[in-house]
Amino acid sequence: MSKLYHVREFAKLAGVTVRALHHYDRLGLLRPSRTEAGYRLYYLRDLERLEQIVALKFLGIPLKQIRMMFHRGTNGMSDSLRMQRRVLEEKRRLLDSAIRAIEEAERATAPGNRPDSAILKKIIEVIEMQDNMDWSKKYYSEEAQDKIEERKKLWSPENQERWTKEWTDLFRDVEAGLGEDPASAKAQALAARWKKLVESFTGGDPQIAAGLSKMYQDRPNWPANMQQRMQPFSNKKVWEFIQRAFVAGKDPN
Amino acid sequence: MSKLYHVREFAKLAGVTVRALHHYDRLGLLRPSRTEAGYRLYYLRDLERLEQIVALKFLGIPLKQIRMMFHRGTNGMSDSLRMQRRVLEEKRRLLDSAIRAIEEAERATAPGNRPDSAILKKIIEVIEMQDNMDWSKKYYSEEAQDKIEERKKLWSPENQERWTKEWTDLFRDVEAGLGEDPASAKAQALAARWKKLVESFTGGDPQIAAGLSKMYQDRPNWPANMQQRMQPFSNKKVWEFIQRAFVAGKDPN
DNA sequence: CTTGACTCTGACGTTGCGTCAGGGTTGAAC
DNA sequence: GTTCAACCCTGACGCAACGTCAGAGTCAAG
Repeated sequence: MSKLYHVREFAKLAGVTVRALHHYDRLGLLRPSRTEAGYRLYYLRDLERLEQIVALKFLGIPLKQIRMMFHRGTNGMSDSLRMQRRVLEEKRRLLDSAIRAIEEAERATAPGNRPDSAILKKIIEVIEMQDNMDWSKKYYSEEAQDKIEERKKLWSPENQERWTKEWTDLFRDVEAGLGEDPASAKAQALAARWKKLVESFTGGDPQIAAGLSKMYQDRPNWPANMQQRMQPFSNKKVWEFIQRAFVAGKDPN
Repeated sequence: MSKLYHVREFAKLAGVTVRALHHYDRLGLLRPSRTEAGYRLYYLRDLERLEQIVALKFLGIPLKQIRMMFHRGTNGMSDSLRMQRRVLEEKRRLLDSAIRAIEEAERATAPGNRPDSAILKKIIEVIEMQDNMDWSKKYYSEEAQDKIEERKKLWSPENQERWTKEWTDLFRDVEAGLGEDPASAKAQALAARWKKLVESFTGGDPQIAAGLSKMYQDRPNWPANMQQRMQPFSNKKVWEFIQRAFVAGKDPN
C-alpha cells in the first residue's frame, strides 16, 4: 500500500527542496531506500521524520545536533530545548539592542540629511552606551537601576558632551592644583565642582551614589574598553586629593 | 607624533582579533600601510574607521556592503539603516516565534518526562499554528483578529483534535449523502451540524465569519502546505451540497 | 648566532544548502 | 527501435566571517 515517492514529489510534499533532501541523506539525517538505478525512494513514514527535522531546524538547532538527538534517542530532547531557548533568548537580546541602536540613531539624526559620519557616530555612541549599561548594571541595586532609567531621560547628546567637557576640565584643574592645601579655598572650590558633577549623574540619589562607588572600587575588573575610556581620569593623585578635600571640608577644625 | 601600531597592539586597542584585521585588509575594508618587511602598520585614525566597521557589523550589515558604503560614500547610510532595521525586525519575529514554540511545548509537556516524540509533536503543532495564523491574518479585519485572539484560548489540544475529528466525520457523512434532496430532513441535519461546527470557530461573530469566507474564496492562493492539509476537504460537491441545503433551509416554500 | 616573540601568506574548516556540470534512467510518443 | 522530455545521480565550487594551523620570514635582545 504505502506509496513510494521520488525526491521531487517528496520534497514538494514537505515543502523543502530536493537539494535539502540530498543534504539530509548525506548527513545521515534521513536515508531513503533506493531503486536499483540508485534513485531515492521515500515512504510516508519518512515524512514524519522530515517534519521533525524541519521543526528542530526552525528552532535554530544545527543539523549535526539533530542527528545526534535522533541517533542516541535517549530522551535528551527537553534538555536540548531548554538550552536552545537560552541561546535564542541571548540572540534576541543582541538583536533588540541592534534594533534599538538604529532607532535611536534615526531619531537623533532625523531632522535634515546629516552626513554619514554623524549617523555613524551616533550609532557607535548608542552601542557603547548600551553595553556600558549592561555591565555596569551589576553594581547597582534594582531600585538604583530603575532610578537610573529615569535619569537617562536627561542624557541628551548635548548634555553628555557638556558633562564630558566639564569632567575633563575639572580633572585638569585639579591636576594643576595638586600642590594646594586640601583645606584651602581653592581646593574646596574644586571639591564643590566635583560634588556638583557627581550629583548631575546621581541626581542626589544615595542608592545611585552607592552603586557608583561600588563600581569605582572595582576598577581593576572593568572591561578593557572602559579602562581605555577612563584612561584620562586615571591619575590616582587627583582622586586622593579630592578625597582629602572632602574630608577637610566636612571637618573644619 | 601620531603613533604607529603593529597588528596585535592595534587589535587589542580596538577589541578585535588579529585575524579579523587581516580579513578586513584583504576585503579592502581597512588597508594599513606596511613596513618594508611587509608588516602592517596602523595609525590612530585607522581606529575610527575600525570602530565604524565594528559598529555596522554589530547591526548585522555584511562586510561587503559596509565596504560599498565607505567606497561610494554617497550618503546612503540612512537608507541602508532603514533597510537593515526592517531585516532585523523580521529576524526578531522569527526568533520570537521559535522561542514561543519552545515555551509552549515546555508548558504543554512539563508534567512528567514525556517521550521525545510527544514534545516534537507539540513543537510542530505550535509552529504550524503560528504560521497559519500568520498568513491567514490578511483575510481578517483588525477587529476580527482581536476577537480570534480571544477565542484562541479555547484552542486546547483536546479541542483541536475533537474539531478535526468532527469535521472529518461530517465531511464523510455529507459525501455519503450527496444523493439526498438538499431540503430533506437528513440533509438539513447535516447542514445543522455544519453550521454548528463553523460557529465553534467563529463563536457566532459575523466579522470572523466574514474573514473565514474571504479566506475560503481565496483557496487558489493558499500556501502549498495549507492546500495539502485541506486536501481531505477539497471535494467541491460537498461544499455545493451544503450550500444548497442552507438555501433550502432558509427558504422553505 | 640563537632564541623568543611577532608577523606574513596560504589554505582548509565551519553551516546549510544553491547552483551548475557531466552523465545515467525512465516512460511515452513517433 | 529511437528519440525526447523530464527526472535522477554524484561531485564540486560558492557564500560569510573569520578560526586555526602550517611553513617561513623579521626583529630585538642576550
